[in-house]
Amino acid sequence: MRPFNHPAIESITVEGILHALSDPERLAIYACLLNADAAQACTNFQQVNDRTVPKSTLSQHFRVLREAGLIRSERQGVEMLNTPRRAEIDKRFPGLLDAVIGAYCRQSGSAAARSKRGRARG
Amino acid sequence: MRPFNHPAIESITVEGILHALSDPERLAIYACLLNADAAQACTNFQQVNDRTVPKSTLSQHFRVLREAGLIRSERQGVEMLNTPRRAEIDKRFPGLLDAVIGAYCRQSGSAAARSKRGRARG
DNA sequence: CCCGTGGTTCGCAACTTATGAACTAATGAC
DNA sequence: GTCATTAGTTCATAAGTTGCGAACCACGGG
Repeated sequence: MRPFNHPAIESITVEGILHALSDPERLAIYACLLNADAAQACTNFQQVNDRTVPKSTLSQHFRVLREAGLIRSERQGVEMLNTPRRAEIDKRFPGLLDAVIGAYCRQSGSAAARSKRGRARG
Repeated sequence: MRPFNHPAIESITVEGILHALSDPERLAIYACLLNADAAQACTNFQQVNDRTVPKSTLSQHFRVLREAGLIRSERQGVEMLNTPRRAEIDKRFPGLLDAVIGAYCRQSGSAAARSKRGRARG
């Protein structure tokens, strides 16, 4: 099954990217991947948004990200290492990833702030 | 049924926006709405991406856009007039709409160019 | 070889989406 | 007022997608 087929850069679509990132877990995972400075194995995401994600589900999430062209996955020993295809996508759709991730950070940043204030008050 | 409930700006989510715009027809419709300089009725979109969209489907598309917070719909006489909630969204998620629509234009621009070249050659 | 770890695939239940048919709402003609 | 027309919503259901446990596959080590 292995050598995954990653889509060629020119067949990556905006709709595909938006769909892949419209799932809260995938968006959280991708934000994390973009933020990381090394490739990440799936295992590192068994916990997402305070929820334990079953591994079959995680595997699907990575498949969707891969097929949307958002990441590149390579087996390294027993693990699957995932890296965002950032430079390629930035070239094809300049500013798209920045804007999406920026919006996501804004949103989750303010949510975190709200619940922090809530705890402090309560 | 009418006075639609549009979500408050602070309850609009990135995921919701991405989901709404991850459908090719909705993305095309929304790009058009942003581009128009007046509110548009649903009827103006019975033809999208070279396909005739059934009106029940169109109605759903507009509902999804509305519930994602992307548009505001108001009945004007016999029509429903739709306007993008651009300023509000730009404030909450600066650059997001620009990036998405920019990417969409890039993509459909180059697709159009390709098929034009194709016709010219053939 | 077998075992453990990390992922994928299968199969099915639960959910979502698309769309024709039936309905509602506003407007205009009479 | 009624009737017709136009614009859009809702309902029902068929088709498609997603989530996830169970079973499976692949690599590395003993």
